[in-house]
Amino acid sequence: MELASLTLYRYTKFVLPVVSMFQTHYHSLRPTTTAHLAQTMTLLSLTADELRQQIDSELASNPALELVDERRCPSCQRPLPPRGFCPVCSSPKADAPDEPVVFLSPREDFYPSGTGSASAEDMPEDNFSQAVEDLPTFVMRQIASELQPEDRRLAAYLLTHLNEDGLLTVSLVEVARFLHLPLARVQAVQRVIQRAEPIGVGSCTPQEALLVQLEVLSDTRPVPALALEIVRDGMDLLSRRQYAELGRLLSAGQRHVQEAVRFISENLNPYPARSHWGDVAAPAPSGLEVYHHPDIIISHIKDSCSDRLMVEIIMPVWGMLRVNPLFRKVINEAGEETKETWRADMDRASLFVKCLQQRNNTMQRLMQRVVVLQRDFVLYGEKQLRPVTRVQLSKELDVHESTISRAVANKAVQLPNGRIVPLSTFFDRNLNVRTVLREIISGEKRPFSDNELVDLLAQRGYEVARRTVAKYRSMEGILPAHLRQSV
DNA sequence: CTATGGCACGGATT
DNA sequence: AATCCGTGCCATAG
Repeated sequence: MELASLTLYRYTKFVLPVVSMFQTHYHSLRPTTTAHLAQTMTLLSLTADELRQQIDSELASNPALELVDERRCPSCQRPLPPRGFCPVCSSPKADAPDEPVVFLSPREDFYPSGTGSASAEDMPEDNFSQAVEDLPTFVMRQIASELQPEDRRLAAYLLTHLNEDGLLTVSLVEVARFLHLPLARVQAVQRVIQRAEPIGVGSCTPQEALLVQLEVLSDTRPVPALALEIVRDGMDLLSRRQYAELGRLLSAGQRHVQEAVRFISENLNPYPARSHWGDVAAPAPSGLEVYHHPDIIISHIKDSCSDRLMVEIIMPVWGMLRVNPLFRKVINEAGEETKETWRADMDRASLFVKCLQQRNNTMQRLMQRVVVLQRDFVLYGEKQLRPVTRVQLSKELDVHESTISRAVANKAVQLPNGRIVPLSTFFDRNLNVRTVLREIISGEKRPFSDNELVDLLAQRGYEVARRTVAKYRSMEGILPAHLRQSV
């Protein structure tokens, strides 16, 4: 299957460490407490994607481990609904109206499952997977019906070569040559892809993505003609925010340029796959700061007028893992030889289950506390972020600080507004100051120098040095005052 | 002379 | 122990 190559790519990334870890584990037959601790730590630091790999290899390599198609509430043992939380244990507690409901949410569609039926049609049609399925699948599902069957292969090929921003990593010419198809056909399919949500996905460059978005947008509402010209002819000036230059190039007045730029940054997105829009000048350090799948989803409880939050910790499997009870029975009937290895398998299985539970427990407690502390941030945005350190939290939860660090690292959270941010954002000590800084600058009448910005920030209660303002500015990709135009 | 970025130091965080 | 962060000092550009 075409999508399998994407999967394969991800697998290769983790296969090595996983394998070597198992070998070390195999030799320490007796699971001491340190082994327990070590594996819990390892599991804790894994993202949902990686956890899936880990579980898959455990299941494959250990016959004593079994995945049952049934879920029970860990605290009251009642059966759980296929998706969702325990209605008894997790229901709103009267004494804590602000506390979120935290629970594990299973996901079977994380990857196209083993046998590889990855076609878009048999993805389950529910709202949950809408929000969390990966980008290629999401796009494929929209366009499958518009394409000739023989073009779907081509589309799938293109979709597996998107980067984190939703742009193509291969040139159309290469694709045509590789698949032995006429270039025109590749272009036609690309055109279909670009028109799917997120609009502009599958373009080769940010510029192309913007052009497509402009075109689509112009069907439904008027688009400033100047915006089109800016994107088409003045892209590099635009990304450097050299608006004066732009005006000269297109012989247009400053006012019109401002207007068009404003339109562009409000309505277009040069990186279609990014969940946040605007901010044309973001230098896009092409890092790992953009995630496809969140590991945690925070949302409002649906159909509820209360403002309680729901926190889902993604478990990339259905059902639950346990030691196969049959295995226990048969073990005594086995010969001396096999008995030994089976015993080892069983120990490993129960250790794994225990570690997994502990991991999930820690994640739940962590998120519970974090969402309470950063409730305003979750609901009202970055300005409301409170400076919280991991150390502080580790004391509250009574775990070692490194536990928190591992749990926080490399995880992505989807906020109620749809944005996906790293979990470490919740521990960002100066994001709120940077947000205020951004606000001041975007609302400025005349470019403020860094020194003036120091005063303005101080007025709002943020005491920082001049040098620090400069740092924040560059972090936000904002040019120095003399290169900035008033907006 | 002013505004800003590079470098490096010390303290906090991980 | 390693890394991150805020800051001061200094060189450079305009």
